[in-house]
Amino acid sequence: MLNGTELKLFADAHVLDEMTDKQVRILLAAIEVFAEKGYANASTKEIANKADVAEGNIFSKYKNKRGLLNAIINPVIHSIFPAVLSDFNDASPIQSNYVTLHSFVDTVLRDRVQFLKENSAVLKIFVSELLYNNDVRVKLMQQFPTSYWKNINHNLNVLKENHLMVDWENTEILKLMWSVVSGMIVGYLLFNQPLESKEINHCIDALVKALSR
Amino acid sequence: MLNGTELKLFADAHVLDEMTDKQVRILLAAIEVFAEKGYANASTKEIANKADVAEGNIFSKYKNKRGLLNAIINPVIHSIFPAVLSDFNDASPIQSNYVTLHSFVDTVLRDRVQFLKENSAVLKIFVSELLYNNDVRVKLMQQFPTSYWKNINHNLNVLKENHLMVDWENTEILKLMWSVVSGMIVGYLLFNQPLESKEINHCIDALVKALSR
DNA sequence: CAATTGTTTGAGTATTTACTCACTCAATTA
DNA sequence: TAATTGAGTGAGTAAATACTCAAACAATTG
Repeated sequence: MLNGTELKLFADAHVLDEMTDKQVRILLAAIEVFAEKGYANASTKEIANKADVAEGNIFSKYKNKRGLLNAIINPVIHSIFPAVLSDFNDASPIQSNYVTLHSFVDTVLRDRVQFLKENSAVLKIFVSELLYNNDVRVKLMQQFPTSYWKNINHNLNVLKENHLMVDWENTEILKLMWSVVSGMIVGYLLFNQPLESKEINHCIDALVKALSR
Repeated sequence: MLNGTELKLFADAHVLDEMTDKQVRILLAAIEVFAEKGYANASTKEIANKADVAEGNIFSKYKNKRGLLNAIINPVIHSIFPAVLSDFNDASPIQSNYVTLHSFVDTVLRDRVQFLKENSAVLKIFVSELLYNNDVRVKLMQQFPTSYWKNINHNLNVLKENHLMVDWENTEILKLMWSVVSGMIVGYLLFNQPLESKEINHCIDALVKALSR
């Protein structure tokens, strides 16, 4: 049930460092149960059972049930915005000044579709929390500009200056791109619609046309 | 807190017929509390308090807490897909054969943005349920083709035949439109971003360009 | 081995919560 | 007025659940 690559997110965030076997199992079981029934309907007892661990062990690592949830959500907040955009900076083979609209859209879209597909369980937990937890929303908003804003801002501005792109606010452009990615992922995850490369290509073409000047 | 027009959805679905004052108050209070803290974290006691009603009264109208939830969600399932599309059928002043891509996108987008804005509380409850309740997803999928599929299918086919639109599957086209609407609504409802007509116009233009041939 | 440190256990507890049911009250009808 | 009906009440109950804590256990160190 749980996507195998899902652990990578936590390994990268060094969440697993100095964790015992049982503690890692608790984390994985929590992801699985939270994603299946939702945080509020998931009992710590069920998580402990699935992890093959005593219930009390959960609370020796985490202050409470919410602490366990935060351990799952925090890495998502810090990686939901694409790090791949650094590929467009000066050190990269693709020079930012010469980036085309198509290569920009193509890179970002594929990268995020891949990321969301690979982390679907934690994503579901995250989205659910986003709906009702204002703290998570605020944290996400704070993460947005610090993570990649300068870089992406620069790229968009260059494209606009070269008249290769519509003259919208950058936030509008990014929101449209996020919408398209989200739409595909929702269809895939919730409605079992296949995520074929044909559709991804269609969406990339659509976005390029939509954002072209 | 609760959008005043929200009741219209239930009046239209004749949910309120033969309901007493107190029962209507229960429904409204439930919408408010469910939307604020989520179904699982909402206690029937709090709903009863907010409705200024004895707790037991909830269970004389509804079999259980989930029955109350269903009474809220069902009307959404039956109205989430745009009824406005009947404006495009033969009886309408806008003849379906002469509809332009722009008028199509414009009408559908504005109508759904309006609908979602006006029903934001129930929408939130509905989306949350969509995440974890497969029954609701199935019901929604069943509703999709029966409600307006023929009509919209015809319109899209005509546009495609006249080479006014890309030759994608109709489901792809509609998914893209839904994605754009959803993105705007999410920004508006969760992140307090204003929903200015400038942005709506941008999105309409973007979609028209994206879907043009 | 002895001592120490940190991990794991799981029975026990306090609290919350959905739901019941015997009853009251108000309105309508005979 | 008396009888009937159905909405409304709210104290009470059984079950679920997050969290505690004292004890057991394992691993490492002196």
